[in-house]
Amino acid sequence: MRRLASGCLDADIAPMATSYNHTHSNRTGAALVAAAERALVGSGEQWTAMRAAVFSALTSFDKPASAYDVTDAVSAAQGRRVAANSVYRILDLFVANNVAMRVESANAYLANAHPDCLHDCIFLVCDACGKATHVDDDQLSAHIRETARATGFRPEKPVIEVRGRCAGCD
Amino acid sequence: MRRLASGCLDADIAPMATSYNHTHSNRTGAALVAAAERALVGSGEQWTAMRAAVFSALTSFDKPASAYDVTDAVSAAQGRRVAANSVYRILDLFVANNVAMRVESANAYLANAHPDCLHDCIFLVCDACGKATHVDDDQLSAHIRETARATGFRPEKPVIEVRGRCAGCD
DNA sequence: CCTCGTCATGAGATAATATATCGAAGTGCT
DNA sequence: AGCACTTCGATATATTATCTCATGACGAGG
Repeated sequence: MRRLASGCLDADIAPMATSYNHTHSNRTGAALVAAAERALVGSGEQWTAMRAAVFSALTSFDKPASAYDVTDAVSAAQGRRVAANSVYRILDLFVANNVAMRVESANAYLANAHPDCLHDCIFLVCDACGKATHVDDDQLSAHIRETARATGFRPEKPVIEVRGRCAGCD
Repeated sequence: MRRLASGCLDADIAPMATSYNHTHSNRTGAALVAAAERALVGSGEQWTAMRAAVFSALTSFDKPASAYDVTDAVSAAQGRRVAANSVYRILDLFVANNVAMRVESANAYLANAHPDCLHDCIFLVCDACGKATHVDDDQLSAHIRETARATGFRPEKPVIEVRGRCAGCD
């Protein structure tokens, strides 16, 4: 079982961190794919053509994409119809390895630009445009885990999402 | 638009409140139904036989129930097949009026024992037995809303759920 | 080289969750 | 009763997710 990262070091990009929060400069394109590949291979998983295609499709969206959106995108890119269940399998694998994240309240997936960096992440999901921004606040998530433990519950995976309106749609 | 309740007063049952958290004594059966009816009627909605049946079915589960679980329960109780879309409509109405709550990460619904009492609620969802416990922590939810606002986001409805193991299943 | 085991994917079906449309029936009001 | 409005049913369909079994790719060990 992997542990929560206490800090968030990034070999190639300097993070802007405060004591509780931080944001990352965004990786794009090739660097992002390379990071994902490293993360999967580092966990003993294969980086196959299909997985690369799914990840690449995922990064092509500017908002959380449903598994079927991804399926369509991969199908288009490959010039053949790929099976939804294959895409689901791969998305599940990505989520398990922190290469992608699932937005529960939207039944949708996002590529994770920082697979090496483990957080209980917070999504701000705009009900107007559908975009989601990803925020980390380790103090907040620690508080949530603590609140859960206080009732005798053993927290495994907090789901913290805020529905509302983003700055652009407000 | 209704506002968050600052306190949580309860005419017939004394709440056990701390400064930030509180739990409620549980209403059961008739008192619970009566509270739900009062809440809906108070919002100018009708309390029909069908709505009573759906609410009653909802309270018959000891864990969050899917819309189809509820449909089956209502169908059994009525001795006829009720349509899923009717149940969805009513569940949506209940959620909109705080008479029921939806657990997003489980695609399931729970009766709310305290419709008069508005919180950003937190669910601790057990991955083993499926039961969910409902916790309120107004300080925590205020923090989440504040974190969202700090990025220019206008929070409408936080979704705070923790997946893990409950005390009994740990 | 061959065979076996393992893993990844495909094919197809099906399950589970959710919504759309439209008409009939019920309810409240005058 | 007549009207406006809401609720519900019937039916279809859309969307999201999983199951099962077959096939193919690939390395380990003979």
